[in-house]
Amino acid sequence: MQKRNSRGQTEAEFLRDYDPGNYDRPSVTVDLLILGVDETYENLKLLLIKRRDHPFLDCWALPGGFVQMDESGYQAAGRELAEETGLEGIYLEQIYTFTQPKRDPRMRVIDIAYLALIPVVPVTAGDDAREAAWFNVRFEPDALRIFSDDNRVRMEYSLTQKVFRNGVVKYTNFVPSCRTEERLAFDHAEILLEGLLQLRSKVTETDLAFNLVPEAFTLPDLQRVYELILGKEVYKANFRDKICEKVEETGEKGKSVTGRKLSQLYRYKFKES
Amino acid sequence: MQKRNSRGQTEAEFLRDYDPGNYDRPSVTVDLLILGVDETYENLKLLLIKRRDHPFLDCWALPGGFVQMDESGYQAAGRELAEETGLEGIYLEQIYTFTQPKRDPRMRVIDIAYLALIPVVPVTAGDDAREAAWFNVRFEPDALRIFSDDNRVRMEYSLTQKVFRNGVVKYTNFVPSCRTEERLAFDHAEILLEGLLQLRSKVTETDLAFNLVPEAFTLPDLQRVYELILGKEVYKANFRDKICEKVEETGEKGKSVTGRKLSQLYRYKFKES
DNA sequence: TGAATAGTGTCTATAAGACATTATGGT
DNA sequence: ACCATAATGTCTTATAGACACTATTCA
Repeated sequence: MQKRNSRGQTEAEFLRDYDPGNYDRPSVTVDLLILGVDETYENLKLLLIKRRDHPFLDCWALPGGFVQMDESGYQAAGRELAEETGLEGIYLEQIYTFTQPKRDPRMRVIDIAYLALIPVVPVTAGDDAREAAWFNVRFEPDALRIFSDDNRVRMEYSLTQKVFRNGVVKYTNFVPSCRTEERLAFDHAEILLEGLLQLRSKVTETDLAFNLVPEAFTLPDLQRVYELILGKEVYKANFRDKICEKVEETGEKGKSVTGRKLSQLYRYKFKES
Repeated sequence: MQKRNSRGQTEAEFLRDYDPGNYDRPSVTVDLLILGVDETYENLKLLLIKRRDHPFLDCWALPGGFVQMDESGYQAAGRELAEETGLEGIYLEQIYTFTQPKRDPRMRVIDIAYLALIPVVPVTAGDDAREAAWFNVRFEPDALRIFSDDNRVRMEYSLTQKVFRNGVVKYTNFVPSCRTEERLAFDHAEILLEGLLQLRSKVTETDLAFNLVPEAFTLPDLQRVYELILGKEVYKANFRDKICEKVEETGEKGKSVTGRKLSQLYRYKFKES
């Protein structure tokens, strides 16, 4: 009943004798786009680490690491995130896989990028042994800015629209080019851009924004999170109309961070579609 | 002026002495979701190949292959597509990267899935040395069907909605489970499902559908392509209102495949947004 | 009590959805 | 001449966007 291949092997025999060969294989890494919102709800925050060796010595880079042989990419991303922040059970999503052969000058590295959204950030990192720090991110129509609170580190990319072809169709895409001396390591600016674009396009049609606020939140604060991600003002009345089906009142009142009046507290409510 | 690392090396020295180490590395492959439309515009078509060895001996599978050390994933996908179909300059897009450690019982394989859309299919494959054949695909609300024209090969997956958690939020997703004896190899049903979902969500907001029709086409035919992808009827008047900005008349008239009257021929026109 | 902001009501513009009618080509 | 279908017109409904107003709370 067991199927046999052209050499007469069963599957068990085949697997027992299987030799994966001694080919060159690329290294596979995950990189993490760890985004949050600061306590004042004024900035989108990005966690970067400072490289201590070549290549891109002293450059800021996305945290990441190798995918181990017994873990999925998602698990690897979760492990790296926990190592970096101590947080678990965090929103994680695969963004894109970056495969350019020369993206790392040391060796061939294929990099799976993940987006992590962590709740309102205690911006205490930065005095880590392995230097890590939270940066502010501004994604504006024609520029992408990454800068520290004191503005001592500033990276700025201009975004130009370029037309690409794919098959018979064309489309326009942003291309980042650095115009400051400091820059992100490797192709990490492209990863950041891709992540921010996906975040923007998904925030209105999914519930992902709730990962950026505490369990109980006010609607003005939640609205502010949407505005930070979308990069534009949101109309209060329209926002409340649409968000009401995803939240429920806690019954309590609390102070908004963005305002100075008491406001109704809400919690996230999953709505089966 | 050159930066030196903690061992006093310049970047050139560092790279010269760099040893990537002898760690286990996963194999990296690309798999291709090659979709087209048949000459009668009645079916969405998927190109599959028949496996001739374990594992999944005699199962139908997505075509694919290893990513070489000097090519990007996109290039690897293009190369495999050309090998399989002889076509070049085809629409190709990265869908998702599948990383489950046990997805291939032979060894650790990380698989980057690509979607290819090829113009109206000459369904002459199938008598290839390496057995390849075009299958019909039906993506219906609660089932995913893959079957040959003569219905001698039939694979059917029921789609159940399942709730997943990610961070603090929840969402529902389709999960395919096979209910026929024949099934796709590996996790290829999941890849197909993911590809079809992305195709559906992108077809109305991008120009991708034009990859599935010839250079000159009638609007009834183009509309039929949208209906095949969306899996539902489209209103003619509304369709024409929206599509008109993306096309221009050729001045010629031609017969639609889907009708039997002469109809105005159009060609794709890129519209800068 | 006044300024600021929480919360609500309503109007408009645009897009999605549905159907009816006219025009044209094939047999 | 008639049928099928190409092509267009118009109506309804839903959603996005914008602004104005009332209510509440803090100083």
